[in-house]
Amino acid sequence: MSTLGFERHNHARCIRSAVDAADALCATRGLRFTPLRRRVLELIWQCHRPVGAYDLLDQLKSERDGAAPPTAYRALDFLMENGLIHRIESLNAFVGCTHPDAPHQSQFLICTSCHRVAELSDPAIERQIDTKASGAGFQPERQTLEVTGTCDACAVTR
Amino acid sequence: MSTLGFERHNHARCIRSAVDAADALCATRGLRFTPLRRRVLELIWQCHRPVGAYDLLDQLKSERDGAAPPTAYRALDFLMENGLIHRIESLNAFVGCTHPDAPHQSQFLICTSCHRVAELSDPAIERQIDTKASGAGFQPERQTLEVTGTCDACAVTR
DNA sequence: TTGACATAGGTTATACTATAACACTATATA
DNA sequence: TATATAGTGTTATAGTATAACCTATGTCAA
Ligand SMILES: [Zn+2]
Ligand SMILES: [Zn+2]
Ligand SMILES: [Zn+2]
Ligand SMILES: [Zn+2]
Repeated sequence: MSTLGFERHNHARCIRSAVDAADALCATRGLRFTPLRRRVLELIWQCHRPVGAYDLLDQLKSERDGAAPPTAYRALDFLMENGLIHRIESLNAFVGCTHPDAPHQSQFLICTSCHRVAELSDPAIERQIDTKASGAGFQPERQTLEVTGTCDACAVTR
Repeated sequence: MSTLGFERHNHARCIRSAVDAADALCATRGLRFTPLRRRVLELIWQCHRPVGAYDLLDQLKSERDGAAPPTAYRALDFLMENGLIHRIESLNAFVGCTHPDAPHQSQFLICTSCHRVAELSDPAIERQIDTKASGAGFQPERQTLEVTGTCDACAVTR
């Protein structure tokens, strides 16, 4: 079995289901899932690697006139605020959320060899961190957990 | 009791003990704790808030001629490589390590109100994350855990 | 229907963060 | 002292993010 589980998967379906889920979610919440926001989400889902804002912007520039940094960042802000993507802090890059329906903290395994990223979402870890913080008199709001290392596919190849 | 424990503490002693510890550590490991590196560590310890590289650089510029970004970044790199400071990824800023002797992962509570930061270093959390990652076939190397929220001092004040 | 308001996006400029590359100096050690 | 290595000076540039102001579009009440 593979960590990140990217071998042999139908990635076109991957993208489509992410966008469909976003569509449904925005409809439910009364959010405007505009063509730009939809397109940015699609671009982020092109692969399971984090995408930099300026990589994204290069794509956008080739598709629409006058795309500039705010074009990308505003869409990214919208997608993040609504839990459709996550920001990988240690990489200054963005990745699609695999389960935007349920609220959860940011937990990632990041392979330093192939640069692919897997989202964890382990509620037990989330709770333990929360408990620890509260026990220290701190009111936790947001958790960011990023683990770098080697995914099993890359470990085998070595 | 206060989360971050910053009320009524002798901060001058705080700085001195951090620098002394670094001195000892470098001596033990045969590292060159140069005047620049020492000064940068002192500047980072001026407060318990993360310090940006360019804030640091502004200080350095006022103290030595020709200080430029590499002046700051090289010292920061040295201090990070040797566990004397940590980088707070979500803030692009740096903070002194409270126990550079023992190897450990990066775990922080970050108050969004007063911007002070407390280092956790909870081995149980470290282990749980490690176990989870390994269980997924991933070989973890580095963990970054950043929890934002409100420290108790700020919670009271509200 | 229309006007007032709010949201989204266009456009230009700028701020903030980090590294590349090469020259020169200090230190270690043989 | 000769040699190698590590540290720093210096200049330039790359990469990331936001401010500010304007225009277009959608929403909704009068
Ligand atoms: Zn997610
Ligand atoms: Zn990999
Ligand atoms: Zn530490
Ligand atoms: Zn606080």
